[in-house]
Amino acid sequence: MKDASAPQQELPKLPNTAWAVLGLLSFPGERSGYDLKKWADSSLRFFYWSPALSQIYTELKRLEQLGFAVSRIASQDELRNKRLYSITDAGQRALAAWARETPAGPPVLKHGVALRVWMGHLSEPDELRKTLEEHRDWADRTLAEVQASEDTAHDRWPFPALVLRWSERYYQSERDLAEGMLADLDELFAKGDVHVAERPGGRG
Amino acid sequence: MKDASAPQQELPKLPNTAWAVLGLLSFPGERSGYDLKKWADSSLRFFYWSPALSQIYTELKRLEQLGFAVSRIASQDELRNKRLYSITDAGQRALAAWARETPAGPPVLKHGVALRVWMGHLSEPDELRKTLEEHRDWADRTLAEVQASEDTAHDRWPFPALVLRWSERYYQSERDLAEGMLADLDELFAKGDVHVAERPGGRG
DNA sequence: GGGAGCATGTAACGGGTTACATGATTGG
DNA sequence: CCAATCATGTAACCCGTTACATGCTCCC
Repeated sequence: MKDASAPQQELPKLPNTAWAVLGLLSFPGERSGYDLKKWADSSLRFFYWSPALSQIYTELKRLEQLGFAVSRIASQDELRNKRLYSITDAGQRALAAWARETPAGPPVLKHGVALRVWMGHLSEPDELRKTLEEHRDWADRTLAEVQASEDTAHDRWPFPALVLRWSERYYQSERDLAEGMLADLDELFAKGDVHVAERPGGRG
Repeated sequence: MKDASAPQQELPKLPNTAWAVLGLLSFPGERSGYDLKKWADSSLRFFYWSPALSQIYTELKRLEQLGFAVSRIASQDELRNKRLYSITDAGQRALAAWARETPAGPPVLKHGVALRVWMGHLSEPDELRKTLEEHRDWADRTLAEVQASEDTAHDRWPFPALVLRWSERYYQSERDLAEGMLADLDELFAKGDVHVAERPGGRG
């Protein structure tokens, strides 16, 4: 016989993006795909990433097919149809089950700048320093963007606000780390014992 | 007429992985695909990521076809063929040109733990705390792995060593950030004003 | 007039993963 | 004897991107 107290079973295997999109929808209100993209750009992208618009639309459709979301058309005219999505109870339950049952796993980092320094023997010292300085400046700018984001309306929900605070510290740290690497680089160059394997174009 | 002082033009559009693999090869010595995987696991993975073995083999073949690498078979017997790769001059030049001409771009971060906290309203406080504590412990373990890696032979090249030092600080920071988020979470819960949108299974 | 923002969608492509296939050697 | 490590490779699959297609409204 079936046990009524153990109902939730169907956790379809979906890409993380699908759950992230459903997560955006899990906050009160109706949103269009376009809205979600803007929100992702001003929030998710700082610690996760912002999916392409085309993928958001794709996921939204899939979510609706699964019964995790519903949409209605809110259009003044027929040509310009704006579709607003909202989460369903089933969607809310599935998302909660996913959060409960799927371990978050370690963060994925692809740090192109670090990779460049790792292969530092391929670049000229000045080039390397420039790359790092630009990265430090990028971290500064991103930090400013995070702070700007904290002032916007939808990021005042307690948990998103908390993660934005975390992001602030993260980019501050990213900046400091860049400075640290810069200092280490200078030290390395000062010692003069760096073997530049193959200077591009240079023969001797 | 052709200008002999501007020879390097053919920078084929390759995925970053290809350049990363070529980068591994740009250090003196011959290596098998298997060797490269081990090295990536103990080094690259801390700040970039470690491609699957199958992909390393694929890239290695592509690199050889392009003339950026050469291989020779070093086998005792016929069944067990071990193929050792090394970089060519053309490969060295192409890699240097790539490093010179392709901007590194911002780092890519996909922080699943932060995403979970962002959707904190879907989880019970204890679950959330547990996720964060595990993440902090993971950062500790990874830090220890970085330190262990610093003792191994191939990571004594100056630039790789420098990046490992950077990684050390990075994971130290990751740990601190986790602690900070934990503290913020506790504060949030203490205030008691957290609206848990839909507690799984809970109706009231 | 034109560019930016709003708004939705399809199609092609490929990067990278997991699963599978194979088999030797070494050490507990 | 079995697990782990060494060692290479193919095939299926799909996630996610870019490019493309369309057309509105608002503002300079």
